[in-house]
Amino acid sequence: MTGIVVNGEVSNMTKPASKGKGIPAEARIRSRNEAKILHSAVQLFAAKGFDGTRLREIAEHCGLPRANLYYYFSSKEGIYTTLIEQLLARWDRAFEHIRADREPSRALEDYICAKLEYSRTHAVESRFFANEILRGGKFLTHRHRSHMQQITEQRAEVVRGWIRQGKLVAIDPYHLFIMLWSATQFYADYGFVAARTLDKQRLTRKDFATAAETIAETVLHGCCTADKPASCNDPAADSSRPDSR
Amino acid sequence: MTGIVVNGEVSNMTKPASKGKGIPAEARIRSRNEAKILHSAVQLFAAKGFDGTRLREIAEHCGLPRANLYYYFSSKEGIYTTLIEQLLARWDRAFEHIRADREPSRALEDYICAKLEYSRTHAVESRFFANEILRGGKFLTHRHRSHMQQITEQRAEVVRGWIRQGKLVAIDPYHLFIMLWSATQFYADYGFVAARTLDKQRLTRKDFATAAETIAETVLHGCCTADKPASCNDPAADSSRPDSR
DNA sequence: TGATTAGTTGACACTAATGTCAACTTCAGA
DNA sequence: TCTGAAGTTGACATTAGTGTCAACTAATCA
Repeated sequence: MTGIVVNGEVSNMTKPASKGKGIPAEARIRSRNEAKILHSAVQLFAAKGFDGTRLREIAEHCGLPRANLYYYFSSKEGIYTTLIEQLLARWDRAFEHIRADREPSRALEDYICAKLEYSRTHAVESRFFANEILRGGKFLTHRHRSHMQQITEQRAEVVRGWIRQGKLVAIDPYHLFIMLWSATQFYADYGFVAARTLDKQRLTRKDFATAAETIAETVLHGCCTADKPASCNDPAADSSRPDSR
Repeated sequence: MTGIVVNGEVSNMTKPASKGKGIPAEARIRSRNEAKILHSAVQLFAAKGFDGTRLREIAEHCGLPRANLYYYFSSKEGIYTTLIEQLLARWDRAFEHIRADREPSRALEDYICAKLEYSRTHAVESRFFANEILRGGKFLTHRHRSHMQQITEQRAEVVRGWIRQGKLVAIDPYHLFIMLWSATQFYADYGFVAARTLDKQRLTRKDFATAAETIAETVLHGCCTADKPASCNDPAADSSRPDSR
């Protein structure tokens, strides 16, 4: 599931939308169908990229006639950019565990667990993003790019603070983020390879738990000056832990 | 550069090929043009995937008329599978540093450096492979898959040996490989994101050196029981170090 | 119930993709 | 320089892609 689908499409059609009429409390046809389309689209874009995906395939996948897609979205690009918007809105969440007021070992561990949980439950969205990156981020606007950069910079400063306090060994924050990001991302993007490596058809919940343990133990022991972390499944962690879903 | 291009195409055309004639020592037209085509193809496939790449684009990119491509390859799929073959032939090399007779810290460090060097110099091939994986490895045969698995298994056994000898902490070899693989792979596949993260247009040689240092220090300190590793650029390493090119 | 808006859909125009072919040029050896 | 093989290429057939449109049905409200 793509979750709550925001109506992000900036349509070029003439639609009064709010003409004073009462909104029928019942499931709006528009939002239901837009969600259907986006849900099908993200899966196909994730596997075959923008150029490789046919509108006919999306239509077949979600059981609507192809022409109907043009009623809801102005073009293939319209569908794609709507998905990009949705995805980028979530970019921040990945980093929300990295806060100055937390112990680095706990914060990094929670980050790893949350990111892995996202890889497990949102593998499709993750692959969609990977595909966009592989093609050089052609659909990412300047706004998207600077947003990503700004968030990263904020969190890098938190890491630098930890280092100044002697809580973390001197490490390049950006390369640390890349290491954590890539390790957790891998289980979604390369899920196929990961499963083959582990000699399985599909990755199980347990595989993700082992992954979390391995990454956390290695990275945290490798760069934290304090004690070892607890397990991700240990509810006795510090402070508030935002839900990854 | 794609390097040495093997004539891997199993063509369905009638071509005697070796009819007793002496092979003209001079640059063979066939191999030159096949190389041209493959070199252009890998770049386009890397960016847009199999379905997203048009044969016309490949033809334009390498300056040959489209019809000429069909003289050298039976189809688009023929070009693609030739590239897959070439790539998989190199799969083994990534692991050649992981040998039982080496110290794990040295071996893992060399692996990291070699893999990053590959990401730096062969980013296109790396992205081509990533694209294939994202689409679920549709073009990987059973032979490819079991080959990958077999090589991985061999090297996992080496890691288990190191753990038995107390040279490495108890760690899941597969997840260790995934961690190393993903961190190094990232700089090729997500080069765009990595560059943005580091606030640059393109990754420099120095960025790769810092990446190597960060990954090596973190991972090796995190899982090796012995001392810290030397730098990748330090020529005073142990034994033979196969060239990554 | 009748008018208005929202949503559906087959058909169409247009462009472009793949793969084939036959006629052509170039090359290599006798 | 002649000949057969290798290599080149414009044109073609076929299929499929995107986006538009007008006519249709369903929903909503006065």
